[in-house]
Amino acid sequence: MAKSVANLGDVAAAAGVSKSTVSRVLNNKLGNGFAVSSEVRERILEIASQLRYRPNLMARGLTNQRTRMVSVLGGAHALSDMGNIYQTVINSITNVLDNAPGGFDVTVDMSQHAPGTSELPAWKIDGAIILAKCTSQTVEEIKHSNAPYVVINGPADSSGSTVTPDDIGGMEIAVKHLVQLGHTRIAYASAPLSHLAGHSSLKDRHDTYVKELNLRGLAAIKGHEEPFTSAEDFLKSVVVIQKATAIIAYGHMSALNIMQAAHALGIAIPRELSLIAFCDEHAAGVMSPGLTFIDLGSREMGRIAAEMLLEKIKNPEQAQSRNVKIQEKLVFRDTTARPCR
Amino acid sequence: MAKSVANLGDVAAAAGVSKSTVSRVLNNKLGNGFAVSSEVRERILEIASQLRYRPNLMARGLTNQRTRMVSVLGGAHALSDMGNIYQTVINSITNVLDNAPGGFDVTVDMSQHAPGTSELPAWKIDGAIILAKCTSQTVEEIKHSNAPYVVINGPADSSGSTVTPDDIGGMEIAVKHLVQLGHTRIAYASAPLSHLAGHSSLKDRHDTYVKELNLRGLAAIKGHEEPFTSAEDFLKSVVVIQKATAIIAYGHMSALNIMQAAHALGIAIPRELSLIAFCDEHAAGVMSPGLTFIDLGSREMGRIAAEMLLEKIKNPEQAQSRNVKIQEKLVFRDTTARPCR
DNA sequence: CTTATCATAGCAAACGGTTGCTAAGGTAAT
DNA sequence: ATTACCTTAGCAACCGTTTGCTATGATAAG
Repeated sequence: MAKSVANLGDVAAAAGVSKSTVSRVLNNKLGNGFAVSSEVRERILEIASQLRYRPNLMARGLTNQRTRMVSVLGGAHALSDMGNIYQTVINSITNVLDNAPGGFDVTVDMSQHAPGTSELPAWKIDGAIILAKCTSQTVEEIKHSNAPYVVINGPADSSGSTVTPDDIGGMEIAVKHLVQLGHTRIAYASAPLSHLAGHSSLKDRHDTYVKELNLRGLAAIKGHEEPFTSAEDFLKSVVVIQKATAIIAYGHMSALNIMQAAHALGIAIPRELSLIAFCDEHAAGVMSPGLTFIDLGSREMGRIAAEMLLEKIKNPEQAQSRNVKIQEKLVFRDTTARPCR
Repeated sequence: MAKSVANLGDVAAAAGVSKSTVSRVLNNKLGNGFAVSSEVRERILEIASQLRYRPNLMARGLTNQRTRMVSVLGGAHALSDMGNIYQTVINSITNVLDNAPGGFDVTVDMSQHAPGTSELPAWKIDGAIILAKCTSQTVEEIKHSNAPYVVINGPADSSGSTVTPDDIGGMEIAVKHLVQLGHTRIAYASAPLSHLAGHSSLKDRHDTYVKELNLRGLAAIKGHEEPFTSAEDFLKSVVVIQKATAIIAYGHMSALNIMQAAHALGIAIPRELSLIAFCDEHAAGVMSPGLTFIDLGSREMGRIAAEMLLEKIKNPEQAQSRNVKIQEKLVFRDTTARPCR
């Protein structure tokens, strides 16, 4: 058998002291009736690094019941549409947690779990951040394991906090922007089928679109009620036939498709058609011409979720669950303009 | 304090048997001088699920020295350019490992580690898959921890296996494709600065581009030796001034930028300019017109890496380290065509 | 009736750390 | 010389499982 890994006992033996002394030195657990001579201390440190000692966290976790392990559930969402907000969210979460005092180990669960099986890692975790949604079974399991959790862009019951973008406010801003530019025929390109089916953002954005147009006495353009399929067909119906001058797209993928189809059909953006979509700067950044978009604030969502989780981990008793709404913001760039006469 | 989690002892007490009996029943460790009456067995199973018993894997790992935990290192790469191959790779890895007998817990490490700190999770892992690269320090640590590892698209020493796309072969195919179409003025758009600086794919693709053109007596188009910055400037220099009729792009992001810049400059693709890029179907799928690309085989890379790792985990002594090259393939779609006169 | 065998189940050690408590030796104060 | 206290460090229990070995009673075989 190859060389095996050094453990506390090995270090202790090599240094000629007891395991407890090594443990206390390495963890700097002085005081409280304990002290070491600096000579012994140096020796232990020296030998430990020489032996490449790394504490076995399983053993450690066994006694102190904490793993410093935080799990991001639902990371598979980040691998679906390219450039979706979960990539930014994960980035942001790890940023915060990496720099948190104490040092957490952030692991992202990328598995697409078979229905019925547990989504929770088999490991004991100190906390979880859930992306978009997980089964109610999983929520039950997390609650039962006593780990605090935060849901990003999805629902939770009273035991968990949530961070959600304000899709209603975002759509209001989008409509207002287009109306102020002078548009009266505004279409909505919804999400493709199966895209997080049943997610609140689908309903919120759609319903608000209808409501805001109504409020202003404008007619909704037909097509908003169906899932988005062919961009070319959509443009033919909405722009060519129904004479829409602006489109609000559910997400950046719809927007990308629409831009490409518009190009193919010879529809100039933004001269003949204004386009605006819900996404974040990461996705919008690669579109050309520069996409006018409703920024979902994904970076902020990740940051706030991570901070709320840290708070809950720090004092599990006090920290309350909160439901935070992230305000969506208009980023006005090159795909929206006044309608041409 | 809230309800705490049930452990083996709780189950044993509730069932009126000993811990060892519960353990053996739950793990189906019958035989070998042990058996239970089906009555006791049923009771234990019943109570365990009632109490929502989940074995504490730290305790378990402590005794049997295996964690069934596999770590993907360098997941942060997947969050850089949208649509990069590592997203597909991770997807593919988790797919294989999820369905592996025994059930592994795949965790993806998304942290961007400060230089000098360990990239290895503090946890004892059964194996690791490294994306693109990690510090030599990390490799040392993995080796020293006795865990098998596989590097995808990066170097390893004799202790680790590698899975690498054959960039030289890929570039040969790309050049050959364009030449066969009739192109003689073929440009190369390299990677933007800092994009995995020093990675072998940079050198391999570039050098092979030069070599293949030389071989055919064709002149390289100026611009191939510099990092890619502005697509518009690049097109002006390469297409407008140097009269290139085809471009081979290092990656899908360069290609996307070029397509957009071409559109802005009124250069028709593929009529006036053929474009081909290195990427995978995931990224190419969203481009329009359909991008002709050199498929890096990211799905296969992930699959093979995961399978090789499983093999090494299963029998650590026998399984040898291997270096597998993945053949790159041409996918001929709508952005390449014969040059116009 | 004794002995072997089988079915059933528990004891206790081990895994690698952490930590409350105790112990040994030295020094200072009384 | 006794007491008190500080410094330095070790003992041993404990965390929750797994597992080799042992124990008990019953049944079958001789």
